[in-house]
Amino acid sequence: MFQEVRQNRVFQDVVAQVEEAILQGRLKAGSRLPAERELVEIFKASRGTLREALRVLEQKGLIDIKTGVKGGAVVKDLTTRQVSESLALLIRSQKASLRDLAEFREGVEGMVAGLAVERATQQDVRQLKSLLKEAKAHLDAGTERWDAFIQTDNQIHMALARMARNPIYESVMQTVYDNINRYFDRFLPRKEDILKENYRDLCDVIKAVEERQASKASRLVQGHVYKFNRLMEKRARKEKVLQKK
Amino acid sequence: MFQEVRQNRVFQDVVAQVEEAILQGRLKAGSRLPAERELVEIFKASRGTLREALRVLEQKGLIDIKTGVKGGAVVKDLTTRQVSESLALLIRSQKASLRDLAEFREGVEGMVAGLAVERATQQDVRQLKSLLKEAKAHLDAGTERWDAFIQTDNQIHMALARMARNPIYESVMQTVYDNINRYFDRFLPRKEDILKENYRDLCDVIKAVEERQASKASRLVQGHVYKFNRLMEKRARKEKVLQKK
DNA sequence: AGATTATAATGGTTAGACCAATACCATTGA
DNA sequence: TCAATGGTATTGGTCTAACCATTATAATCT
Repeated sequence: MFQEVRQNRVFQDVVAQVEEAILQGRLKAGSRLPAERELVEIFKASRGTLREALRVLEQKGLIDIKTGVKGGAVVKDLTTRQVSESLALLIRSQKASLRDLAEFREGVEGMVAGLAVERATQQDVRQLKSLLKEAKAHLDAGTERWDAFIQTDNQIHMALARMARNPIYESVMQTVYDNINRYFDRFLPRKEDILKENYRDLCDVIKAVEERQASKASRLVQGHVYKFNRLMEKRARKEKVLQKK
Repeated sequence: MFQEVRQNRVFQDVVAQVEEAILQGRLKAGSRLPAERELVEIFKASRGTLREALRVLEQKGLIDIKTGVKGGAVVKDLTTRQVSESLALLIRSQKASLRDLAEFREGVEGMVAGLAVERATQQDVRQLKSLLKEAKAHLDAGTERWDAFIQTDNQIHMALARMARNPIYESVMQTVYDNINRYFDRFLPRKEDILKENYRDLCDVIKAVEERQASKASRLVQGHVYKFNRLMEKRARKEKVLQKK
């Protein structure tokens, strides 16, 4: 029911005050905190203690710190990347496997696609088509632009996430991609027929979006993700990377 | 493509080394790090710098620090709660609304239920039934045990998440519940008919699990969550809590 | 004007001291 | 004998004061 009380450390009090100011909007993104030596006077704490507080705020992703003149702590815009670190820890500590991550991705992308269809504007659809065109150009340009193709593919997936108009889905998707890209690089076969199949899938998905067929889009994306997960898994198994623990 | 290099701060090097040791299992959960004054000698860094590193590790959820003799930094077991803080920031900074969170929950719980049906053991089903029984007891006991009922309800949802056998879903669900419970407390109507309806829904879901009807369970859970989200939203609107920004 | 150098502001680090909390042990007294 | 008390050593928490490293800007030189 209750939280253990342990607010007696000075630096925690500083963290709490700054955090509160940021979350309440009294400190806006982009604004600069006073220099450390000024904060010392403001908070009546030593510089060491102040710096411990700044470390925590930095780690929380609330501020960025730069050295030099005109440097200092700048309030960051709360982006999607904050969630990433913790998921990465789950995976790197082997509490979660590639298979777990892939399965999760399947579910989330399916939901995202459904929502995106319902909420995409005409401009969104235009953007998707433009990305698709870009992808095709990369694909046709041959081997050396395959990485660019894969990057565009990622952009399309993330664009769908944005069109779902839900920052949580967007944030979670970003997290998943941050963490799965490592595996993409290692295990995704770079073969022409596979990339072409990938491209065809994307065409189908975007067509479904354009025609506002939510459940179809959802199904297509889920299938698409499933297929590529299996591909990755097959290659991963060859290299004896751990699956389910 | 590449990460900006900025590994020049000493404390970051310390963090990296300790983190690596923990993730590789060289430092196991429960083991104690040397005292700060010993770490100073090991890393050849000043105590202040060392402490900044410890702050970061603490904030990452990798260690716990206690004062006093036999105190010090203890390596924590990597639990699911780490992801929570960052999502909480998203919500508290109003980048995400209750509606966003609720929608996300709908999707995730639907997926979780489907997976749980496929993977639940007989013992899992027994546990669900036992929890259901407990819930009924709370419900029949009258007003003063309604909070207990709601808690058991939560336990059932989290039990399903565990049965999905995917630590990422489990972790994400935990995060959602950590953050949505605040709203439960404020906006969930405490009326007998509503709680009874809640109970009936749970019965249906668990029946579907027992009968291995994955898509039915998924649909039921999604509908159940949707229904209660609408209830909460209605009450929240009354109190003029922000919806979509 | 353009290149170079000096300066000052700012974070990063160090060293050494003292305070605060706490586990453990020795003493004391019933 | 055993419980209560209080001392003591260990460990984190904080403070002070100084110096180093980086960098934007101003001053200087060619």
